Amino acid sequence: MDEFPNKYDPQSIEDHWYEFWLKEKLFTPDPRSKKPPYTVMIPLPNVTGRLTLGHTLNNSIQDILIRYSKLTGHETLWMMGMDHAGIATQVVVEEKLLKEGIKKEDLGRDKFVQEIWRWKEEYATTIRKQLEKMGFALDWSREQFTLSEDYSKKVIKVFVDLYNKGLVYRGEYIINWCPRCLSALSDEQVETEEEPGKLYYIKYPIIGTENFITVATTRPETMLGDTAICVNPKDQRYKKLIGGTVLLPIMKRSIPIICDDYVDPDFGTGALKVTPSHDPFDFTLAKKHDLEFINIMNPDATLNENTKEYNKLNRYAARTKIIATLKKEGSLEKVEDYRLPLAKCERCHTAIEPRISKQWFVRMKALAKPAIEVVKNETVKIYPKRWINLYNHWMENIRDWCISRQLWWGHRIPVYYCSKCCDPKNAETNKSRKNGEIKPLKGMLVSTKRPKKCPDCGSDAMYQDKDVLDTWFSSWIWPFATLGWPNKTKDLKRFYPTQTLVTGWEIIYLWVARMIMAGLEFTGQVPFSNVVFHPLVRDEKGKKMSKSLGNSPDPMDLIAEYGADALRYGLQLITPKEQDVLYSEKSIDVGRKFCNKLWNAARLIWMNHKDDNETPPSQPTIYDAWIISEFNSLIENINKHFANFELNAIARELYDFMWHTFCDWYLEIIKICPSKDTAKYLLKQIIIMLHPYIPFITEEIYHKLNFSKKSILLEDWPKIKAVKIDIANVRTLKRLIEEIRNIRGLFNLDPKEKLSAIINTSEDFSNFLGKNHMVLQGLAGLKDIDYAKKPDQPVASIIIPAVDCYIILANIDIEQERKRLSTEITALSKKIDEIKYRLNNQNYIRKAAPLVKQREQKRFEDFLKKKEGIVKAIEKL
RNA sequence: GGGCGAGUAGCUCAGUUGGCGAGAGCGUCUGCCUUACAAGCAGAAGGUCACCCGUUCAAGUCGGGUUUCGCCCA
Repeated sequence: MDEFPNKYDPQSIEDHWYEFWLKEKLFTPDPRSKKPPYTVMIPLPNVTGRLTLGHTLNNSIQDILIRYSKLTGHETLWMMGMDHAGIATQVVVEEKLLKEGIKKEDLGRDKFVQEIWRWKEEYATTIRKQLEKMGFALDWSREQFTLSEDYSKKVIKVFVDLYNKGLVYRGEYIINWCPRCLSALSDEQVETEEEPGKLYYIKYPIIGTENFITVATTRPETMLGDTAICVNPKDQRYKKLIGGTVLLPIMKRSIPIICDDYVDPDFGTGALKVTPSHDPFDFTLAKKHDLEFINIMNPDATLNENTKEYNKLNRYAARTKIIATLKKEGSLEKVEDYRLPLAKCERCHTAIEPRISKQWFVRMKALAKPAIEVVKNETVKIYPKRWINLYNHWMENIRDWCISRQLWWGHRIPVYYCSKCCDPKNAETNKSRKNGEIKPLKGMLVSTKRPKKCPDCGSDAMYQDKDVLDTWFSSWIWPFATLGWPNKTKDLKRFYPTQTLVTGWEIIYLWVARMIMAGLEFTGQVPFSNVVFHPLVRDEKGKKMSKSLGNSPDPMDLIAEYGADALRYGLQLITPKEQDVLYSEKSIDVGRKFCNKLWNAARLIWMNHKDDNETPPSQPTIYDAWIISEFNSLIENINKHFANFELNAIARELYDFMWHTFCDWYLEIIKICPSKDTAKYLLKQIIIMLHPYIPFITEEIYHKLNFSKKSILLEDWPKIKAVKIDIANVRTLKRLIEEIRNIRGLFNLDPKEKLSAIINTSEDFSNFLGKNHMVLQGLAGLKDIDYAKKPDQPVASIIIPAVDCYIILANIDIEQERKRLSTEITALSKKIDEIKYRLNNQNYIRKAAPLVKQREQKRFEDFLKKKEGIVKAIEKL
C-alpha cells in the first residue's frame, strides 16, 4: 500500500471492489438481524436489450438510498429481477428472426418461445454485467424473473383468485389492436402522433328525397361498416332529418339518421358516420342506441367478406379504391388536408386498428378505491407531491384493464375450454358475473392446474386459451411475489411492506398504481411507503432519449472513459428535483474531476497524516474546531435532504464542502498550522458520506488509508460533534484573506510578491493574529504586519466588520483606488438608506421576527462602520 | 379544448415556512506549473429574478392576470 498515484484511475480498481463486496456478501441481508429493514424493489429492467442512461439514473438513486440506509444502521435489501416484457421482447426477437429469413409461424409456438428464451439468457447476462459495472448493491442471491416457473405460479394464482372473486371477466369490447403484432394493446401501450392526412366529405343520399347529407371522415374505408348517421339534436341544419334513412353508397344499404349530444356540430359537417365495429367512439354510441355491428376487417387489417369486392384488400388499398369509386359515382364532395392524431403501436409503430374482440378484463373500480385512500392518508407518500394529482385523476377515472394479449411469449391464461360442450365464441361472462355472481360458462374452467376432464360433460378434450397475460399483470405483484408470497416466508415478514420505490413518472399508471392496488388486494398492506419519481433523461436539445433516435449514449462507454463513480456523480449533479434532466457529457467530466480532487486530498493526507488516529482529535486546534463546526452543518443539511429524497441537493453540498471548504481552506491551513488526527478523521467522515454516490473510489481510499473496518459499507454514518471552542476569529481571518487576495487581483500584483499590511482591530483579534500570523501571511501572501499603526502613505484599504486593513503598495494607482472606494460608498449608502427606512417603520418594529430584527440591526451597524472606514480611507489618499 | 410544469448570469440549474449584499457548475477574461491535484490554484466580469397588477414593514418566493416554451390527456 505504498503506491498512491497522483491521478485517479477508476479502471484499475472498480472491478476488484465489486468482487470484494460480493465475496463479503455485503449486498445480501440477513433476515435474522435485529436492525430495522430497508427494502427497495428494482423497477425490473426488460430483457429486451441493454440498459440506457435512464436506467443508470434510476438505479443510481436506488443504490444511493440502499447504501445510505445500510450506513445508517438498516438491514437493507435491494431486490433484483428482470421482466419478460411480453410484447416488447417478442417483437424484438421476431424482427431478429425475420432478418434471418425465418417467420415465427414457421417455427411454431414452442420453438419460437424457445428462441426467445435463448435471447433472454443472452441479454440477462449483458444486463447483469452492466449493473455490476455501475457498482449497484443488488442482492443477486434473490434474483427473480417474471416468467420463471416459480413466479409464473403466482401470476396464475392471482388470475384465478381474481376470477373467483368475480373481478376477472371475459367480455366483448372495442380494443386497440395492432394488425402487425396481431394483439390487443392496453391504452398505455398506444402512442399518438399527429400526422398529415385528409378529410373526405362524402354525400349519402337521403331516401325518399333528392337531397344528400354530407359526412366528413378521415377513414373512408370504414364506411363499408357504417350502420347509422348521427347528428347533434340541437343542430338546426339536421333537425328535420332525424329519424330518416340514408342509402349507404357502394354498399347500397339503408341506415338510420339518429341524434346524440356527443356529436360535435362544429367538426366537419356536423354529421357523423357511425361505424360501431371500428371506432371506439362509435362503439359506445352504437351500444347506447342499439345499432347493428358489422365487422369489415380481418385481424391483419385487410377487409373481409362483408365488403364484397373489397374482400382481402388491405385498409389503405381499400381506401384508394373507395375514393375512386365515390368520385365516379359523384358521391365525393371534396377532400381537405387535415392533421390527425394517429394512434400507433408503441413497439412496432404500426397504425392501430380499433377492433371488437373477446378479451379478458380486470374490473378495476373496486380495486382503485382503497388505493386512492392510502395515498390520500399518506400511508403511501409520493415525492414530489405534484404527481399525486395525476395519480388521483387516473384512479378516479379508471377503466377496466384488458389483460389478454395475443402473443406467444408470456403467462398463458389459465382458462380451459371443452371442445365438446363449450363454444368459447359465446363465452361472454361479464353480464352473468356482474355483482360478483359466479356462473361459469358451460364447459369452461378457470384453474391453476390443467384439468383432465370437462367438469360438465366429462370429455377429456380440454384445451387452453391461446392468449397470454399482459406483462404488467405479472409485474403488479412484484413487491410481494418476490418475497415468497403466497407463503408466509421469513423474507415476506421481514422485508414487506418495502420502504421506497424509485421510478420514472411515465409508468405511474402502468405500474405504480397497479402495485398499490395489488398490494392492498392480496396482502392487505401497501407495497411501499414512499414513491420517488425521478425525471426523464433527455439530450442537450431536450429530446427524449431513445434507441430509434440513437441519441442515448451507452453507459458502458461512459464508464470506460470516465469511471462509474464519475458517471453516477455527474448524473446526480445535473438531476433537478422537478424537471427533466438535460444530459450532457460535460457533467460526467465534472464528476471525474471531482473524483480526482477527492483522490488527491486523500493522497495529501496519506502523505502527511498516514499515522494519525482516525478518531476525533483529543486536542483540537481552533482550525480543527472550525472545520468540525462547518462539517456539523453539512451533516445536518444532508440528513434533512435525505429525509426528503433531495439527492441532487446532497450531491451539491458534498461537492462544495469537500472541494471549497475542506480542500481549499482546511487542508491549506494545516500545511501551515499543523494539526493531528482531524484531517484523517474528517476524510473518513467525508468518504462515508460520499460513499452512496461514489462507492468505488471511497472504498479504495478507505483501504489506502487503512481505516479499521473491513469495508467502508460497514461504517456508521457521521454524527454531529459538539464544538466547544469559539471559532469566530477563524471566520474573520478567512474573510480578511479573501479581501487581500481580491486586492491582489484588482491591482494585478505578482502572486509571488509579498506585501506589507497594517491592521487596526480589536485586542482579541490582534492577539489571535499574533499567534496565527503564519496562516495569514501564507494564505494572503504577506511579509510584515504592523498593528495599531496608522498608514503614512497611500494604501489600498480593506474595511470589514471589526477589522481595518491597509495594504502598502509601492506604485499604487491612487485614482483607481479612489474610484473603487467611491463606488463602494455609493452602493453602501443605498443599502443603508433602505435598511434605515425599514428599521424606522412602525409595522416592521411590531411585526418582524426578533431574529430578523437582530440581524438587520447588525447589518445596519456593519454597513455604517464600513462606510465610515472607507470615507476615512479616501481622505488619506 | 382540459390539466401539469417551467421562464433567475452567455449555457445548465440551486434558491426551504416571504427576511443576511440573489448562489453553483460550465463557458469567458486576468494572473499563476505555489511540493496533493494544470483533471490544479488565486481572482474578475456577467442578473430589471419573463411581463403587469395586487397583498405585505418586507416578494425571486404569496395571490390575480398576460405571455413564451415543454409535457400529458382528449
